Amino acid sequence: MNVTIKDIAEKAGVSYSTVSKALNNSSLVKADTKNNIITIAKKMGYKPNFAAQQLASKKTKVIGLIWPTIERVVLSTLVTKISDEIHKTPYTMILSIEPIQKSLDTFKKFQVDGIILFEENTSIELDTDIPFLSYGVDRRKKRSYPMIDPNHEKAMLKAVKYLYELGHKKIAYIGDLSSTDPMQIEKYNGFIKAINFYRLPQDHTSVINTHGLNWYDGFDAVNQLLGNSYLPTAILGGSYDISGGVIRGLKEKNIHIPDDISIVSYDNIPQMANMEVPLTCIGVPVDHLAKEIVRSTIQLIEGDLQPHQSIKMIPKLQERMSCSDSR
Amino acid sequence: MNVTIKDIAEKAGVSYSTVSKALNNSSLVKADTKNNIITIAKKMGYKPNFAAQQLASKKTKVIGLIWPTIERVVLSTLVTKISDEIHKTPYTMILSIEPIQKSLDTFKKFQVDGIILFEENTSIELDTDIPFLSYGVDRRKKRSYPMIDPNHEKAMLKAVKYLYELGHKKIAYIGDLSSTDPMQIEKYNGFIKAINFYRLPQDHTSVINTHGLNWYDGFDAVNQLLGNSYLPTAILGGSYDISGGVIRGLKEKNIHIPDDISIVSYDNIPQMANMEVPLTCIGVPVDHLAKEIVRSTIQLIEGDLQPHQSIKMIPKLQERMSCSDSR
DNA sequence: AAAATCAATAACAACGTTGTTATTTTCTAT
DNA sequence: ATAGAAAATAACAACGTTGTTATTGATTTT
Repeated sequence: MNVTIKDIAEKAGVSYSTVSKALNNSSLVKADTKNNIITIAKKMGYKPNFAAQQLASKKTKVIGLIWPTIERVVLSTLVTKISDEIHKTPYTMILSIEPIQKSLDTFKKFQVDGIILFEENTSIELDTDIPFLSYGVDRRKKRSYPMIDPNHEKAMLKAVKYLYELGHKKIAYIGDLSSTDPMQIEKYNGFIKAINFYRLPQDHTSVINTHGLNWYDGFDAVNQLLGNSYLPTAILGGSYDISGGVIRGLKEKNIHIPDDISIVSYDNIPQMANMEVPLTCIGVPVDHLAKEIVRSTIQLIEGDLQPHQSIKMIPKLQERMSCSDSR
Repeated sequence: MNVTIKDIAEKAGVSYSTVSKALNNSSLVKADTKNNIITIAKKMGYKPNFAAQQLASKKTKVIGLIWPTIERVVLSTLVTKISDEIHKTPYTMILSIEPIQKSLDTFKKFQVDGIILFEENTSIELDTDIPFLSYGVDRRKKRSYPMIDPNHEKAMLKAVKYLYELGHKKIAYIGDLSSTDPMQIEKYNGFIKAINFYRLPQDHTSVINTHGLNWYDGFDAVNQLLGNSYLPTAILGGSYDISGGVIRGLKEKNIHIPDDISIVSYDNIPQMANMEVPLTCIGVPVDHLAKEIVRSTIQLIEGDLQPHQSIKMIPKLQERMSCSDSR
């Protein structure tokens, strides 16, 4: 049987309520006794009974993360970072990979204090009174929950600006336009807006639809791109994996980066530095994203964040060696 | 506030202990009253308080899955299937992606009834009295926990047998030999054993080390393979992703499957059917694997499985259109 | 030196279940 | 009809905490 506060109380010669207070560092108990109790507790290997705490306090210090589409890997780096980040706080994270409604049931059962939702397609209204926060594209409908938005539009603007200022006029976008995933749509829209903003000639702007976010989708896209009558001087890749395929495809055709063509990729993750060609990339650094998501969730739980508040993150361009001056 | 059994008791005009029994379908309460109570409970939207149940019964009906390396995607299909499978039972699954020791702490806190461990490298002794089961290569050291082993050796034997009987004598293995992952090592060992078993000439047997399990590792491997003085008539791909890269690499070189070369891939997952060339594959079907893992875990929890018992699964060859007769 | 104040600790009632024991009701056999 | 057994229900003590209220003992105030 496990050690309980009553066992500690006996050993310390105090009442168990005093032990409870001592272990919760209450100011109601004298420093001496407090230390004594804590020492004894440690010595006895005391581990609080979570169920009992939960029953008495109605709090769990647990955050649930709903990630219904685990097989879509793009987000695994972010999820891992969020997990790390949460475990720096007094909170614990549990992950559910079931469909949203089922995940919700699970988390209701566990009485988690807060929920992070990786919303893929629908912007459902979650039927729950557990505070929750969503990561995704803020479509600014009337919402009753906060969102963290990686601000794809701004990202694309910065990327195009960067290329534009290097003198590039013929820029291609390679990304997935076929999906209903708001993130992908938003990237594309952002690209088009940026092209217009910098008054780049439409007929020199090509867009390749990869119909997917995988490595080989990017690879295939290169062939399509080369089928066109002219070559762009720069490519904007829609995701880490797509860009990976693209650089491999270019290598296959003996097109050299950055001498023959420049490339910027969406997704600001450290892995970008370890690619065959370390890629200049754009996007909110994944660490920032994770930190902000966790910070906001905890704020939300603790009542310091308005539920309708929504945060657009600031994308950063991380320069590497994949772009050259085109003038 | 939530509905409790006391609320139901009041409404039904019985004592709350009767309600508890009724809701647990005890034979100690008359069918009439039972039905009445259940109806009322439903009407009132009763949801049992998990913490209270846990505190009183010491059981959670929760299974924890430890998957420390989420970013290695090979297993995500299996994890998803396991989740589905568990949710067909009265159990719930939660997933932890932290390092093993931290995951264990979390699961101890939650008092899960059982743990499934996706062991990657080390075969650690988990310091816990929670029953747990491991998925991986059974090295048959003295173990105190059961293992589910996908039996790579047998799989490779079956794959080579299949190719051998089609008349293939020159078979190449393309897989990751650089990692310390026992699964990869076991695949390679199995391949070599099979080659010896069928007395295939060593000097016609090539092995390409991909140094990784990704799509592009397989792609690269094709170039290496073609660098060799001769071409094999059949390839055994070490994983889904590797094989994906291989078939793309072959296509690039205008080598046709199955006319010019045959290919069998490890990993028996449904996705194999949707590849550019639907691949004949070998391995324990992922559904079987998931079912068995869940079945065994629950058996273990409920005391019907000996802790040292270990299960070698039966790999199946799934024939598709990627191999041709070579005689 | 008695009264009032304060600090420290103890006592105890929650929290919402389960499971055991005690009591009441209903049925059976005479 | 009535004792005795069986079935149905009620009562109540756990489970291990937290948080509120009560008690004690020491310190200050008058």
